[in-house]
Amino acid sequence: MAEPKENVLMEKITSLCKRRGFIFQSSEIYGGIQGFWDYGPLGAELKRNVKELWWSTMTRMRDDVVGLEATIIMHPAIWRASGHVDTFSDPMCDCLLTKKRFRADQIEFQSGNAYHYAGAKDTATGKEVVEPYAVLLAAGKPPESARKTAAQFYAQRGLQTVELIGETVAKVENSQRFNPENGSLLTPPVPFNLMFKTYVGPTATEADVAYLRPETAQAIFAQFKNVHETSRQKVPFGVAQMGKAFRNEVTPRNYTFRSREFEQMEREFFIKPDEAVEAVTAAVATPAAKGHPGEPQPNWGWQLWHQYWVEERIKFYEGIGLPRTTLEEYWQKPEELAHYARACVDILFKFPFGTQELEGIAARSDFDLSQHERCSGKAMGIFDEELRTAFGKLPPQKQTELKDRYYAARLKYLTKMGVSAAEAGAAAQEDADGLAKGQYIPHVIEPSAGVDRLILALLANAFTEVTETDAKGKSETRVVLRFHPRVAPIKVAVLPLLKNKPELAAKARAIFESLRGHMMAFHDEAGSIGRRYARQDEAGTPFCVTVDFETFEGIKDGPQAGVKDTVTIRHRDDGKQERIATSELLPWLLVRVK
RNA sequence: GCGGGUGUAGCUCAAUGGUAGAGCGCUAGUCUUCCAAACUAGUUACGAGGGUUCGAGUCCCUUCACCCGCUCCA
Repeated sequence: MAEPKENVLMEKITSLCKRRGFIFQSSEIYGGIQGFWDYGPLGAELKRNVKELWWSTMTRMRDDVVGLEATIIMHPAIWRASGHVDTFSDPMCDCLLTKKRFRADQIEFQSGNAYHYAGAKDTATGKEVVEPYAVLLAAGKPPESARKTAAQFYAQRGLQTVELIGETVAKVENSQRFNPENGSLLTPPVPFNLMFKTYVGPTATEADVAYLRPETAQAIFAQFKNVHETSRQKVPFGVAQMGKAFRNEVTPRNYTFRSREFEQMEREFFIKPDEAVEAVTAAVATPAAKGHPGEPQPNWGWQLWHQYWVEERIKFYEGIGLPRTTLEEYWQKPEELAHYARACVDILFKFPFGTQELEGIAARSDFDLSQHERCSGKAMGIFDEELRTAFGKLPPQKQTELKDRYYAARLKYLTKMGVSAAEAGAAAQEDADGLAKGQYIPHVIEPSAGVDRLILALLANAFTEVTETDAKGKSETRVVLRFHPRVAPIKVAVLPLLKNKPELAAKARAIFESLRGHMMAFHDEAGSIGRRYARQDEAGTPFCVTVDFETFEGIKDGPQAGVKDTVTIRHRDDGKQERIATSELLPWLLVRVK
C-alpha cells in the first residue's frame, strides 16, 4: 500500500514533469480527459531514446529478429481469434448495500434461503419506496438478520422507520447473485469490454464494427507467414513491433502508469516445439541454473529460451539505468497462468506507489498461431528440412514417442478450444504425422513491455533531491534527474560562461552547432552559470560544456598550462569538472551517450 | 462505475460574501571569471457551467479532472 510519504514523492515527480515539460495532461485546456497523457519537449526526447534503444537492442543488433509496423485497426476477426472479444470483457456487479464492486465470474457460489422484498414503507411519514431487494441467508439462520439488512437498504433510500413490504422466501442453490460478505443482492452483471470500438466505412452499422488494437502482438501472428517468407529467417527467430495500443480501462490510475492510450514494445520470438528440438538434437537441454544461460544453442527448448529472454530483458533495463535492486522478478504460479501459457515472468519495478509490472515475458506455446490457423483457415505451420531429415533417421520407437507427445499436446489444445472429440483426434493425428515430415506450428516466447510505464520508472528512478547550504547559510533543495546518459533527453548543454563577452558567446554557439547533428544538444546563455547548471540538472542533462576565458587564453595551471581551445565538462551527478580539447569533445560525448 | 478527498499564476501557498496577493519560476535588460547572485521592468490564475445574492474564489447544484480505496493490466 502506498504510504503518504510515497504519495508526496509521486506528487513531486508529477509536478516536476509538468514544470519541465516531460508530461502534460491531454486536452488540458478543456479540462483534461481521463486516462490520456501527452509528452512535452523533454518527455518526447526521453521516450524516443527509450524506443530507439529497445528497437536497436531487440532487432538491429540481432541476427535473429526483424521488425514490423502494422496498423492499429485490423480485421475484427483477429480479436475473436485472439480471445480479446470474449475474454477481454469483465462483467462486474456492485453490492446494492455497500457499493463494493465484484468481478461477476469470481464471486463464490452460495446456497441458502433468499428473502425477497418488493419495497418498504416509512411508518412515520407514510413514504413508500418500491424497489425490489433480496438478502441471502445460509440455511438455519434466523430471518431477523435478513430483515435487518433489508431495513438498512431501504433506510439508505430515505426511510426513517422501515416497514418491509412483500416478504417472500425462496431456496437458492449455487448462486453468484449475492454478496458473500453480507448476503445483499448485487446489481445485475454489467459487461465491460476493454477494447475501443469504432466503425470502418461510412455506414456505422454492427457489420462495420472494428476495434483499436488492445495490444500490438496479434499483428505479428497475423503477419507471421509474410514475415517468415520475406525475411529469409528460419525458426528460431523473432518479430518485433512498437506502437500504440488502446484499452478502455475501467479506472486509469497512478499517473501515466495505466493509460487508455499507451505504447507497447512487443516481440514474438518463434521457436521449435520441444519435440522437434529433440528430434534434431537428440535431447532438449534443461536449465542448469538460475541466471543467464549464455548464447542460444540448437538444443534449447522453450524453457531455456524463456529463461534467456528474461535475463536479456533484465540486462536491457540495467543498461538504461534501472539497477537490478529496483527490479523484481515474479514467476507466475501455475494457477495464475492463462490456460495456454507454460510460464510467465513479470519484471516489476519498485514505483513510489508500489511494486508494479514493467514487462511480462510469457511462454505462450503454439496457441496464438494455432488460433489464427483455425480461425482464418490459413496454414500457419512451417516446413523444416532439417527436422524432416533428422526425424527420418530416428529409431522407430523414438519416432513413435515424439509423435505421441506432439499428438497429446495438439489434442489438448484442440479439445480446450471446444473442437469435438472426433475432429480433434483426427486433426491432432494429422499434426503428429506432419511433425514427422518436418512440419510444425512454431511456439512463441513473448516479451511485452509498456513504454509509458518504463518512462515513469526512469523518471522515478532518476528523481533525486539535493539539499545544499550556501556560504550565507541559506539552504536550498533542488532536483536532479539522474538519467543514464543513454536515455537523457538532452545529452549535452553548451554554455558560455558569460553572456556579454562576444567571443565566449560565439564560440559556445559554434560548438553547439557542431554537436547538434549528432545528439540532442542544448544551448543556453541566459542567467548565471550556476542557474544554468541547475536548470540542466533538473532536465537530467548528464554533461554541461562551458566555454570560459581559458578556452582563449590557454589553461592557467597544471601540467597542461598554456594549452588553448579547451572547454570544461561538468558532470551532473557530482558537479566535478574536467577540461578537454574542443576537437575531442564529440568523440568523448559519443562513447558516453550511445 | 461506486465511496472518500482535492481543484486560486508554470510551481508552492494566501485572501471575514465586498479592489484576487506573495515567494519561486519564466521573459527582457543592466551587471556578473563556474554551481538557482543582485537590480530594474514585464508575464500569468479562481477547472467548467448554472443558481442564490446589490455583490460569489468563498454558499448551493451540475459537470470535468486529479489523488486514495474497490477493480484491472503493458
